[in-house]
Amino acid sequence: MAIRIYNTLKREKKAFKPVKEGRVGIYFCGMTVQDRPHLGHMRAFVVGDAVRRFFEFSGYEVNYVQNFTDIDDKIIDRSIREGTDWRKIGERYIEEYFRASDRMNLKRATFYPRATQHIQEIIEIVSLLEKKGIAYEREGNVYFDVTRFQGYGKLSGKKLEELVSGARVEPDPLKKNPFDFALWKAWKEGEPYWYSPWGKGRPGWHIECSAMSTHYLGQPFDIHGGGEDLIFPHHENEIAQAEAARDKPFVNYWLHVGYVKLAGEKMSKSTGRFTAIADLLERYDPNAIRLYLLQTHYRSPIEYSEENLMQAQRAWEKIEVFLSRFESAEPPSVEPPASFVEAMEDDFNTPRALGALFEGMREANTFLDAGDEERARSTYGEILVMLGVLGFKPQEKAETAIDEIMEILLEVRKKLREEKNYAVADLIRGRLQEKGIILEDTPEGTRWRRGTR
RNA sequence: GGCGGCAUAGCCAAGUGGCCAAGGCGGCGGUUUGCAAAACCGCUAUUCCCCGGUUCGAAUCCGGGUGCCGCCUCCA
Repeated sequence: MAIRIYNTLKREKKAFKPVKEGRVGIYFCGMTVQDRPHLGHMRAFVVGDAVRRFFEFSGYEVNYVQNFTDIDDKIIDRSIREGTDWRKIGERYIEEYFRASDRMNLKRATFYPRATQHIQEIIEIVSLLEKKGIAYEREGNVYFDVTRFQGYGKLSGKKLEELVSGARVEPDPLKKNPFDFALWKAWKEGEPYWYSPWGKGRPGWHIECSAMSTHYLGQPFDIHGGGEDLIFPHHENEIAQAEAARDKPFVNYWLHVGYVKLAGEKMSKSTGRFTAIADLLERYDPNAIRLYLLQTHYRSPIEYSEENLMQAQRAWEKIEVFLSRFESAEPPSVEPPASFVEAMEDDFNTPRALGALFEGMREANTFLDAGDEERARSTYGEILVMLGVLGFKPQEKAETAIDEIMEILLEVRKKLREEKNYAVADLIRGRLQEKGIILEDTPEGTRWRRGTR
């Protein structure tokens, strides 16, 4: 069976066909680096990561491109407000992004292009649009004439007339039509600039993605992803720019990730209502956060709440406990169960895939309890593959002083238990639990782990 | 005002015409244990927001209603 993807443009789920057999080009809209990365960003990127890993698992060679838009109005605003160089603002949040990305075990993209490093490609596509009479220059600004692109609105399902009637945009006297958007913005005192055929200036918002995605992946390319909030105007405008400039389709599959909501409303940078991923990582295991994000299908909204995160944290601990039972076992090379693969092939249905994973755990435990080590190990191998495809990475236990101390403590406690001094043995266990260390007495001896209970 | 989405157990969440409505968290009972923990077994939605309709049969399709959310402005 083939991978089926829901395409926002067609509003249907369809079997994936790559532009080039055996390869897939994915452009995932990254951040405009004007503020800290939050849980909403992370949701989109975790989904992108799982999609990418599943393609790789399915035998595709994946070219994964994720941009940083490092020049725009908000970055300039912030730079002026803080009195910091605009480049430093971008660097700050890009660094924070990579720290979070690594802790979340997001596989590194093939390329991380930045708008400011592709000014040349941007100028080329704007020039092309101007030559064709689709873009026009006004006082050093270049605008895209939306009436010159037939398909305008096809992604977001909007019609130009409807947009105009419900317009909330400030009428700009330089624009022919209020929905024309800036491809190039003329320089203003105190702002960064690059030289262009239209004088000093800088790129508008949407153009960098049209320029960079096709630069790295060709046109058309396979999959363009991002948060749902990018559908309009960002992705709509990307389509207009790329297709009008080159008279060929831009993207074959549009994949959009649902919102993370905060107290019933959308989490958003612009309102300041967001939960920074770095703050969350201080309180939760990155795998628990990933589990929390993947237990809902990517197109449905997720409600942010500490309780839901706690549930995911517990579920993740269940997985860790499971893995610790097999620590010494050499995992065999196996295929994951069909139910898992089918779930993922069906528009990346990670909740169903996780169902298969948990069922596998139960089976493996049952085999192990029954003494059927061979089947237990084989099922354990399947679990490892599934965890890997979904991008989970159990924390490696670093050998530290605490291990040595625990060893001594467990030895002493063993003596106490042999002497049936349960009161003191239980005291040790109870006090350790208060500090987040759980003891488990098994017939083979006592294990310890970090956990909430 | 225009367009779109969602409503499934205490909580999270799959399921889009037909075996007992996946799975996770929580709870209850049991096996096991010195007691716990972990693990396993059983129970925890006779019913899928409400009202009609189509059908032999619907959570799933159609019509109406209610509630919540999103986009139309910067946003993953």
